[in-house]
Amino acid sequence: MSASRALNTPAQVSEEILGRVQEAVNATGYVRNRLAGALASRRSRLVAALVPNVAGPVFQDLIQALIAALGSAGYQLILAQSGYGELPEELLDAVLGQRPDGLVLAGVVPSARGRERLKSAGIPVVETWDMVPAPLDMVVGFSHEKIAAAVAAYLIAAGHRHLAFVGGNHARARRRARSFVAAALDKRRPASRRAAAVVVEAVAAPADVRSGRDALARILAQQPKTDAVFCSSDLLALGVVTEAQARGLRVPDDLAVVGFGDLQFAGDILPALTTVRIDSAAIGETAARFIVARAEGRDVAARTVDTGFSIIQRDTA
Amino acid sequence: MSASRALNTPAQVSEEILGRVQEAVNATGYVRNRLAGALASRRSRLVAALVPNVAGPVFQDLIQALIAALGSAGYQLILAQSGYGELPEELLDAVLGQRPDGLVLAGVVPSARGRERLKSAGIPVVETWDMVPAPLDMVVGFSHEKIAAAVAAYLIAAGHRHLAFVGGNHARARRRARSFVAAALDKRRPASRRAAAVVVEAVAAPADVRSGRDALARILAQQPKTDAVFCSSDLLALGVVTEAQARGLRVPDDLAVVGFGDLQFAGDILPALTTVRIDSAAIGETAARFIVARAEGRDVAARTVDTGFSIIQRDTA
DNA sequence: CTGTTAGCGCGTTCAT
DNA sequence: ATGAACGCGCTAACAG
Repeated sequence: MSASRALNTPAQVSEEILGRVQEAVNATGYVRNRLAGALASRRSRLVAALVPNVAGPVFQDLIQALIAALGSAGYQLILAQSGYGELPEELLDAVLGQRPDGLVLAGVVPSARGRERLKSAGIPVVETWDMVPAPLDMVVGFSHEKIAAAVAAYLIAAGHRHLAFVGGNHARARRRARSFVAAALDKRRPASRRAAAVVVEAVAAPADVRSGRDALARILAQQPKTDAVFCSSDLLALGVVTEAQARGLRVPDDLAVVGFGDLQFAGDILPALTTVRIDSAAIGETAARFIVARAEGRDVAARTVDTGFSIIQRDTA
Repeated sequence: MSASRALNTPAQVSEEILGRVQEAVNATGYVRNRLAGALASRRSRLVAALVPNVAGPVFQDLIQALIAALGSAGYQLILAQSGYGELPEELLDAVLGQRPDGLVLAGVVPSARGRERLKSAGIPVVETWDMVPAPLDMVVGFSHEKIAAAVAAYLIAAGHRHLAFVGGNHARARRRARSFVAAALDKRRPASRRAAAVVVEAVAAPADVRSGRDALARILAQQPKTDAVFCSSDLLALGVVTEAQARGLRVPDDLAVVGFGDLQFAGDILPALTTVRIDSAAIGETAARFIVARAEGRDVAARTVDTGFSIIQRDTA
């Protein structure tokens, strides 16, 4: 027991014992078994994150921030990949079986049954990315609806009338598309500040440069007058810009393009991407802080945090 | 005990007990505690991966392949971030403390002491990315030296004589730079097929588009005749191409550029990047297969697997 | 500050 | 095919 204390709460142990324990650790190459510790203390110091796809650039900054913030609090991250559909039951089993002290969902939608299981798991759960309407526990993210409306207003104010939206083909992406369409065509605004038409083009996940190029081709086939495109990822936007250039269209004169994410490259390519910046690092940090606090018995004031967004104006719109 | 068997080896249990267990599981919302299982069986079904930086695009495909391959074998991934320097002791403690059944190092160099600790941990370790000279256990990756030599030969054969290399400023990156320089200036080749000069430019990690742009500016200041650049990442290459265009240089006529990684966007931007493709997915799968096999007591034939590389010729060189 | 006792929830082992 | 006994390595709780 003194050895255990020497490792966990050295302040509660005399110098002499501390020294002997230290010595024994070095002599034997002892590494504490956190599994056993977790079993006894009912705290695993593990936090699980579920993302649709670890390979996409979208969630990287979030994961990075999570790892960093959790690491400095003594927690490790278990990363699980759920795909773009509904959260599979077995994945949930596998993850919950590790008895994580908290869970972060990033752009993952559990089924009704999954939601029940998460609730009864009795651990803090943070949903991020989307500001979901009926949070399970806590939400940290931003409102895709607000973003869609802001971008629509931005493009219309710049004089564009034939808008297009490129996004994924899953439920949430379609909701975003609807917000964009609704905002662009909103009858409550004067006709002079309203879009004439909005084309919606869906691409298969994961969104990449190629799918952006293909999407623009389809958009122009459908509505040749299109003069502005909002893409749900900077990668798509880069694809749209590339395809526009390949067709001899000038960006932004003939076609304005707005991306999403403000990925590292967005400001450094030519033309520099106008895009929507979201604060992934803040989302990750906030989520980590919340989970650690709750895991250690402290309570958390806010259960919903909107980290906001900003439109970064550069060359493409 | 029958319940345990019903969950782990259902074939060894009668229909009747199977049904009762199933029923109880549903009725109570039971989720097996894998921590306790791990403690008793001395197998955690956890594999840890250490990468310098999860946010870089470089290791994503590898991580993705690892998660997928491990997941289908019933293993979970613990992801830890080590930074670009030497592997910190405490991280190793934290990771080893979870008693993973195996470890994957990707572009991470443990200290001499760290190597000792990894060996005495008694679990399979796969080093990936670099083909390290003195493997700890198993290596899956490719030879940066061979790649550097192949790219140098490629550029020289295309008529370029004033080469440049852009890479990180850590030890391994410098080794790669040296291979490139040595191959380009190799005295054993005829003077007509040898570079006249090679400039080496180091950028701080993580490499991105901005650092590529800056690097080209410094290279041209140092050696205005430079007519070909090999970048240790496609992101750097995109930066170099961008900066060249910003300066009115034609790519590849005035300046040839070769990237590294064949990231998703490489073939879809304009000009399409000529780059070195490595098979990250194969690396991840092979590493996972090896670890699972060893963790389950099977032996593995090869301890060193070279997954090779290929130069993908596109527009920039 | 130190030590004793008990038990976390499983799987291993051996017996039936 | 099933069950009893035990222990994995640690920490909680309590006593001193």
